[in-house]
Amino acid sequence: MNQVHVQQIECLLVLSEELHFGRTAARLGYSPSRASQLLSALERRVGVRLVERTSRRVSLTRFGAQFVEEVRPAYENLSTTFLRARDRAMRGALRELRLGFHGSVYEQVTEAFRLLRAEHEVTVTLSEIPLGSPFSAVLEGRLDAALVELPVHDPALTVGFRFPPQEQLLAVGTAHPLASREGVRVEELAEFDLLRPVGDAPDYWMAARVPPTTPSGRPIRSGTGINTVQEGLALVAAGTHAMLVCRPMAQSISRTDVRCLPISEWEEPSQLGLVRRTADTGPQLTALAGLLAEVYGGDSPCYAGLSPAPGSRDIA
Amino acid sequence: MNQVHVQQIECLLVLSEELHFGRTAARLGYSPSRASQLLSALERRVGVRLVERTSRRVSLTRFGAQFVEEVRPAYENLSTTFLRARDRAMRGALRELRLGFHGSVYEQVTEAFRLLRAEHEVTVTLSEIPLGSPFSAVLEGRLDAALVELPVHDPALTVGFRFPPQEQLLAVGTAHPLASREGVRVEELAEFDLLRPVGDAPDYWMAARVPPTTPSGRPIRSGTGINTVQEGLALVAAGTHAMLVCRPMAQSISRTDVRCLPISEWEEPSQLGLVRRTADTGPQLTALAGLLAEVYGGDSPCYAGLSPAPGSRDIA
DNA sequence: CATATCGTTGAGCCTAGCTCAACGATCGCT
DNA sequence: AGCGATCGTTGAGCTAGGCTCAACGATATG
Repeated sequence: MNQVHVQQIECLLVLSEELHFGRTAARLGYSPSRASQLLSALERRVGVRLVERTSRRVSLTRFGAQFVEEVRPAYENLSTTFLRARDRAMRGALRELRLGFHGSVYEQVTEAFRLLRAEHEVTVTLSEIPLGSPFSAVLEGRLDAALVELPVHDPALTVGFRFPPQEQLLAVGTAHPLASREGVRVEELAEFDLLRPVGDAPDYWMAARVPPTTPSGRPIRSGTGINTVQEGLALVAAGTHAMLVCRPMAQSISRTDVRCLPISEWEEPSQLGLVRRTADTGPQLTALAGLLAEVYGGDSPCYAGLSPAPGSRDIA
Repeated sequence: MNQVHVQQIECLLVLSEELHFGRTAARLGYSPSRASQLLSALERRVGVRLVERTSRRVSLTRFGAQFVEEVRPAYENLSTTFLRARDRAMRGALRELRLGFHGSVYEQVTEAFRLLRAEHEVTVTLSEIPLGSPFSAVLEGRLDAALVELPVHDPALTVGFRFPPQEQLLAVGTAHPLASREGVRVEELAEFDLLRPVGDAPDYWMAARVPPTTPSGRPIRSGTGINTVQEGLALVAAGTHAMLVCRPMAQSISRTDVRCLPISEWEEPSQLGLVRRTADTGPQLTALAGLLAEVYGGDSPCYAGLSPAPGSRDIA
């Protein structure tokens, strides 16, 4: 009763363009009398005459013109908002995509987010997830996808995009026995205690983060657990711990008390992936995967993706 | 059918706050079943579930939350726009006030406009009106009021505010015989040709602009008509014409080829007024009159209003 | 397991949305 | 000046949608 009647407003807006009740009614799909009734009802509710009409000429009142001027943008705003939402609903799309990540988000990825926002009207919210629980937030529905290390062997989860594989380095503190070396052989890993993510990740994933043995079978110790990369780096810098990190991560470390050494004779790169629920077939994640492929140059993931700046501080 | 249903949106917005169909219905003033029907109708129209509900718990769907986030501001915008307009309509107020003026608008007046906008949500549009037709635009309804010289003797017109009366000066060009003088006696006016506004102003108004005779009865010539003050000043500067101007006007003249002389032995000040239609009893003009009175210091119009800067160039 | 709360559904009433036909006002034409 | 055409309005009347009520099913609490 006392609320805004969209129909009446529509009628007024069309009438303000047509200045003719017959055409207005035709455009809106009902009889001229209805247009007349709608408008007089609106005028009754507003309290003043909005349209001056004789049987020959229709014109807006001074107040009516100002009213139209005010109401039109507000109406169109609501209307398009509604239609846009309905459109998204029909496409099964969401306006906001919740993504999780480990450590840091690379520039190519934020570029893809920017494109996604521009081309698909999707905004991305980011939240860091515990290093040792890469999948639970996605599985529980708190996130739509996670940018985490592969592999994933879970029928409920699917990898939407595979990032270029990256060499793994060994991060050690400047006080560490290895700190003065230029590199380390993979068999030497058995002599140190590697930091290990803690969380509810499946065993195969944990084993991929910190191998239980060297290629020749010597056991690798990993007594200390960490929850985040920064936590790990703090331990590395402070004591005698060592930690495996991928090359882009090593490049992004800006502390002077940590060095990253290449590991020779080891061919097990780490690879990030965009992990989503298999059941979630929304188009935005597909779009994001496509944009990531685009950003990483061609749609075939390759090693060339993250070109490391020559002479950067990753090996010294 | 295919349009936005405000009722449904209202229901969703309230429900998103209450998360309870019973309370929602109570707040909106209908039965719980109606709330349920409205919401399912909205969901049918949008195409997806907006609210997840069991008989014990009501919560917004992910999409529903985003939808609410988008729609609420749009709805509130339309709603308040409508209510504001209705409020103005009931007060008989207009959002825009069309004013006319002669020559220039003084700072005190624009200050009053600023206050009017801030306190009464009324914007002012200004347009200059021909010097000789001060009333016709108002009488014809093209303007709401005019800031023009008094007097007005027309039952259809009313003076909403009287500005402080101002001394009149004689503007002459630097080549004029009087240019080297410090002042002029009123009887000397009979010796020159005064510029005269042309337009449809009533005779009594024209006579007040350019008196037909000096106080002692000697006729004053006024052969040349002008449409605007600037036109008059151009003629004054170029030739041997003279023109009567009020003190604030003289102060605002920035040309070096025109001088303004005080007229001794003459006590006929010019006075500006805010002239409106008597039939137009809208509150904004009353408000404007009040603000003008305020700006001009107290509500009793007095001569002290426009304090001329000492040593300003009005008399040389 | 009993009970209370709460959202949904379907039947039914009633208002409003809408159309149709008749009317009155205005303008152009002769 | 009179005629006809155009156009907005009004009131009668039909129908669909708005709304309520009562019954039902599901869920949490004791």
